[in-house]
Amino acid sequence: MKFWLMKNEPEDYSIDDLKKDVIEPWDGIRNYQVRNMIRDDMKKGDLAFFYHSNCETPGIYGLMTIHKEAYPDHTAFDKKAKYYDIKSSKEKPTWLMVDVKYKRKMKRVITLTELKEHKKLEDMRVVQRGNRLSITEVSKKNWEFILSIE
DNA sequence: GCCAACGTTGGC
DNA sequence: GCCAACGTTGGC
Repeated sequence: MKFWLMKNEPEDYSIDDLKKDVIEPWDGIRNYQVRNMIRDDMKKGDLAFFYHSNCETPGIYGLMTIHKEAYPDHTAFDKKAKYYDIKSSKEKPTWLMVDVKYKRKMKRVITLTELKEHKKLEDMRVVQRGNRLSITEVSKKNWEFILSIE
């Protein structure tokens, strides 16, 4: 089983929205590295942190599970959608998404500032300079450490 | 295939 | 809102 950190802007979709919806397609991935990762490495039952980005307090807000493995992201076919991509077709979809399922909110928010303060977490992608991938893998060691300081 | 220009991400 | 870092595009 693998562990992940998945970023989203809370103004767009937050952990509270997921709590209400319970299961939600994680659409809008338009980066090849991330697509390959969800296609090849992400499995049903994997666990993920829900990370709020581009907001007042960036950090880890909740836990979720991967509920459905990668399948075509239909928002890429929709001309009116924000993430429409003319190069993606139903016959040969360029972009994929997974479904995530709400598990729980964190007992307290683990802020990016705090993640950066822990020497043990310096190999986490999300604390590294210039990291812009919206989904990154988290090692078991780091996953467990973060839950232990929650 | 190089690389400048441009677009996007996301912390601050 | 600024801007550094990175990805993508497209001319050559």
